[in-house]
Amino acid sequence: MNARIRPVRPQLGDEAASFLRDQITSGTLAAGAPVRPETVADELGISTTPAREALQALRAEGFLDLAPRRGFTVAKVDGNDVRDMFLVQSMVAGELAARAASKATPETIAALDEIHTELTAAANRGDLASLEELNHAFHREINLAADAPRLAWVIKLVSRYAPRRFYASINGWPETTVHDHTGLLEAIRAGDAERARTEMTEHVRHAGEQLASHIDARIAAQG
Amino acid sequence: MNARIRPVRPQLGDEAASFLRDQITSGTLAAGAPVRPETVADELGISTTPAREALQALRAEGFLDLAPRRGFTVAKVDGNDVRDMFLVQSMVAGELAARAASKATPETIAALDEIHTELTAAANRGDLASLEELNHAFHREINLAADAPRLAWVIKLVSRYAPRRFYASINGWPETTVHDHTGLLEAIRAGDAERARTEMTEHVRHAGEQLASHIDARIAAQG
DNA sequence: TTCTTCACTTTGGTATATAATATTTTCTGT
DNA sequence: ACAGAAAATATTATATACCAAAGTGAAGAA
Repeated sequence: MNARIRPVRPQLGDEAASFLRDQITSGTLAAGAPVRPETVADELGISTTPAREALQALRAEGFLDLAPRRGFTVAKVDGNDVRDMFLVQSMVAGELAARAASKATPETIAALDEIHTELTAAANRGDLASLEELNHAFHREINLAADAPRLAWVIKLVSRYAPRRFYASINGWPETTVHDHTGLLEAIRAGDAERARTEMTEHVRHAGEQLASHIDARIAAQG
Repeated sequence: MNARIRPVRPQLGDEAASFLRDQITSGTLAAGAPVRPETVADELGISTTPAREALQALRAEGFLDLAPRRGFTVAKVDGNDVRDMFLVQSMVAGELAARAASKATPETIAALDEIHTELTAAANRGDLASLEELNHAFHREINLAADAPRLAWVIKLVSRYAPRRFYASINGWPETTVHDHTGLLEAIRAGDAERARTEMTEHVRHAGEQLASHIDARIAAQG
C-alpha cells in the first residue's frame, strides 16, 4: 500500500539510497548491521523492488557489503576509510583545478568571481546553508570548466563519503573556505595550472582530515 | 555427497553486468544505444529483475546513462574517458605502491618475487593467458600489502574501464611488463616509497595511454 | 558431548499487475 | 492539406505474490 500520496514520484530507489547513505555516513547505522530490503521498504513506505535497487546501488558505492544468500550488511567506514577517499578526491580535484586553470574563459572566471563574492558575503553573515550551497557551486563551476566528465564522476562518487551538511559543522570552516577559495581563484585567473592544483589538493586534503578526525572521535566515543 | 550436479547459482545480476560491461568496453554496444531490461533478460535467459539490477549497477559504474522514465542508454566511452580513468588509476595505484613499499614484510617481498619469476617465465615462453593472470596477481599482492581497502576499491572500479584480455593484445606488452615490474619490485624491496610510487604511476599511465589510443583508433575506424 | 536431521527463515528470482509518463497516431478545424 | 489538440499506445517504474534454493537453529540420535 502507498503510505503517502505524492504529486510527483521521483526515482524511489535513488531517494531510498540517499536516505540510507546519510544514515551510514552519519553513523546512525552501525557497521555490520544487517539491512533488509523489506525493512527499509516498510520504513520509507515504498515497495521492496526499489528498496532492493537502492541497496544494490549502495553496494556499488561501497557502503554496503553483500554476502550471497546472506543479505546486505553495513560496511565499516572509519576515519582511515574517509581519509583515503578524500585523498583520491584531493588528487582528482587537483587535476580538475589544473585543467580549469589552463582552459578557463573570461566567462568562467566571471562566474567564479560572482560565486566567490556571494560566498564571502554568506560567510560574513554566518549563513551556513548558503555557504554550503555556494561552496558546491564554486567547485561545480571548476569541474565544469575542466571539461573532464569522467574525473567529475569520480569526484561525485568519492565525495559521497562526506555526510550531507558536514562542512557547516566544522569549526572555523567559513573562514578557511573563503581563504582557500581566494587563493584558488587567483591561480585560475593567472592560468597557473600547477598552483591551482596545489591549492585545490591542499584545500580538499584539509577538509578530509577534519572529517576523518571527526569520525574517529565519534567511533571512539561510541565503541 | 557434497558436489551437486548443478553448481550454486551465481548472482545473476552480477553475471549480466559483467557481460554487458564487456560489450560496452569492447565497443560491441555503441554509445547512445538503448538498453532495455527485458531485452537483456531475454538474451541471457534471466528475468527482468536481475537484468534491471545489472543495469543499475552499470549506471553506478558510469557505463550506462539513465533518463528517468526514458530508460537506459549506453554511455559514451572514448579515448579521453579511458585516459582519465587511467589517470585516476595511476595516481591511486602509485599511492598503494608507496604504502606497500613502506609496509612490505619479507613474506610479501618473497611472494612478489615468486610471482615475478613466474611472470618472467610466462613472458619468455609467450604464454599471454598466464602472463595476464600473473600480472593481476602481482598488482593484487601490492594492493594487499598497502592495506588500504578503500583505495583498492577505487582501483577496482576504474580498472573496469579496461576490457578483459586487453593487455595481451598490446604489442610488446610482455617485455614492458617484465621491465616495469622489475623496477617496481626493486623499489619495494628497497623500501623506497617515492620511487615505488613513480614506477607504478608511470607503469599504469603507460598502459592507459596504449588502451586510449587503441580505442581512439577503433572509434575513428567505426564512426 | 558431537553429529545429523528437519522445520523455519531469508534470499534470489520469476511472473504479472498497475500507475505514471513519453511517444505516436488520429482527429479536427481552418 | 496541414497545424495543433486529443486520444491511443508504448514504455518505464513500482508494487505484489509466489517459489525454489540456501542458510539457521533447535531437537534428537549416536
